Amino acid sequence: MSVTLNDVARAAGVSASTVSRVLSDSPRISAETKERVRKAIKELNYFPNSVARSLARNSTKTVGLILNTESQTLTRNPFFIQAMVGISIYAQANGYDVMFSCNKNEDEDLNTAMRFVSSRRVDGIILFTSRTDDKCIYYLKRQEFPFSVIGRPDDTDSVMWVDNDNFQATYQVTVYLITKGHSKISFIGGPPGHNVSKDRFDGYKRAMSVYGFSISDSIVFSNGDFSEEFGYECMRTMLSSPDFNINKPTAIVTSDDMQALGVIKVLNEKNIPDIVVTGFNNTPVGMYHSRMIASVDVNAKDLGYYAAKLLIDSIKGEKTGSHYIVPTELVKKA
Amino acid sequence: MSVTLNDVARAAGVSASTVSRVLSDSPRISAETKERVRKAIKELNYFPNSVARSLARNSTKTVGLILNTESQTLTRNPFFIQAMVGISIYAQANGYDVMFSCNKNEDEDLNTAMRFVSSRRVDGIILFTSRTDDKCIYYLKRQEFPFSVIGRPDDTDSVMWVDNDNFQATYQVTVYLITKGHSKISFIGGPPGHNVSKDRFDGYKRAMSVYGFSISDSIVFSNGDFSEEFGYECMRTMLSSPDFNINKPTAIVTSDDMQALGVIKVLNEKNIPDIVVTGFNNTPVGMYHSRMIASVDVNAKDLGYYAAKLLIDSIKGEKTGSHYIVPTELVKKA
DNA sequence: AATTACTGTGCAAGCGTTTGTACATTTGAT
DNA sequence: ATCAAATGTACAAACGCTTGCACAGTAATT
Repeated sequence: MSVTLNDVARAAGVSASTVSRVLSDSPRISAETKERVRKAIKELNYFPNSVARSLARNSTKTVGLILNTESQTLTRNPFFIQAMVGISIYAQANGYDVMFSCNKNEDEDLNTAMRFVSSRRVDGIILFTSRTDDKCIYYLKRQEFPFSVIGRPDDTDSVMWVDNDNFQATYQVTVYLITKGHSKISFIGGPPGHNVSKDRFDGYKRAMSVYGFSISDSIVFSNGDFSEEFGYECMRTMLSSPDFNINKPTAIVTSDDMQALGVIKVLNEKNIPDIVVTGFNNTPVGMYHSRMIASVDVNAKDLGYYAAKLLIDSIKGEKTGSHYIVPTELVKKA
Repeated sequence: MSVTLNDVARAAGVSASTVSRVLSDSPRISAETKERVRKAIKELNYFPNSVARSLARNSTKTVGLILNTESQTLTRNPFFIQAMVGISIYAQANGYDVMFSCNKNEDEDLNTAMRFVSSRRVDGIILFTSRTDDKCIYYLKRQEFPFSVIGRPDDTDSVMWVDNDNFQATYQVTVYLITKGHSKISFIGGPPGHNVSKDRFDGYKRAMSVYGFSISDSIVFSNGDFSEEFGYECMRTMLSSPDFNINKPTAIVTSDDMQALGVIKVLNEKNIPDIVVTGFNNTPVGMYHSRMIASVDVNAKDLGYYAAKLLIDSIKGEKTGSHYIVPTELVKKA
């Protein structure tokens, strides 16, 4: 059907192995032969069959991405698609393709990982997760299969990973609010069991403590998720608290722009003017609300890019490091 | 290194071909033999090597996705990732994997398509585009390579595609506004050269004409893009028009929630209260603004799902149709 | 009892590459 | 002139699977 190595070999009057070596630019082939073979390749419009190549080389030149649709955040938060773009860019520049799979829960994540590994469908895997006790990480480590993680894993030593410095991000946000004169600052965190949640919480607590401000439990919500619903719910809870007037915050540090929008919705509904909010991810819409005075841009594309770089470099045998910290940027409203 | 068909064959005391036939559940193998072979497969924890399988079958069981990062819409509009989820779901349910590639412009799109086709890396391609005169479509048609398109192509007959009824979507939105008492209605459209833009524009024009309202050119913007910047710009242009007071709209039909946000930004800045806006894509944030009174949900996940279905079914030889129209849903603000 | 028709399994040839090794041929040194 | 080394190419065996065909063995038909 389509043109193969042998067709080229015949056309150029050499053997298949010679053509193969021309393709890999082997020094053992003379300049004239290379010339002749390349001409034949052009003329016949030959492209190597990647499947046959993968079989012979025992490498698919493909990385697999395991995504999770359990929470709505995959489709609502631009974080993921941005990271995917970053991954694709590094992969493509290095001759790799990217495969993805959307899974409904952790067990399906694991199944996909096992399928990828067992059927040798990919050379490495990128995980979009940082659960504590992540089953996929555990499995991949046991299999000694190459992988990298977006999000800091439990064991930061034996795993390649990229992440923001989430501690420093909320620390910085909180300090920013403090320098703006706020002292009653509320915090809304992310899902429990994720390191990102812990770090962001810790950064907030640290800033408050460094500046000598106390934190009242009634305005801190450390176990939720990144949804706007959770933001909404937290704000309503705060309002309905009996000691709200005593503890009323003037600013709220949230862990996601969606959360922040949920908070803002309540504030608008209840006509409460004097509370400002900060978010994460610097989504285009977040900054449209005048209450949202800052958002942390996590540079998702870079996170993806470096996750791909760690993985692919390591597959290639060019160990370039075991993790990257991608700087966040505090985007303040003009 | 890892366990192969031959290992299983040896363990079960049969030949490799028998094991292969057991895997495909061939009727030519007796029940007892199947039993024995399956036991060996379990015991050895054997998984078929997908690359070898692809080579022998001449099919990769993979579909390729060509994405374009030229405009920011890929990362800003949840449309794409939602469609990708839909694709992944149908693919996975049918034993296919999905590969994606992010490209910077139309030529890169084409390069990727050519690479996918020539190297036999995928069995089919899904295009996220509906440019008029699309180079990829032209190429894939000439190659007679299986593909489907999300977005209506020029030639609706010889190409498999899925799309919303964009004409009816804006028609419905416009009629909705009319029934709410609006008659001066402005329109902001999408990028030129895309069928989606034309259809949405036509739907708007039709509704206006059916209800006997005239359209003044100064409040219609049919050549732009889906960005919030463009929405912002259009609204400013309208405001600075000398005859704004005559033509001042009371409602604006936009082609994207981002555009709508751009419009709203201007309206808020200029403190213009009496103009409402409609959008597209029903993004979570869009509906937070009280001016945004409706948005068209395009059901992106279904678009992806059916694009994958068309493609994969056709690859399998089960021709199920040549296109799908996925219904939109007009989401009105409570 | 001999022929025919199944049934279940194995053999071996692919699928299109890569790569270790062998084999000519040329070159340079003796 | 002879031999060793260097150079350029071809051969053939992988890689792990699928599948057409052949071939036993058994069952059914005359």
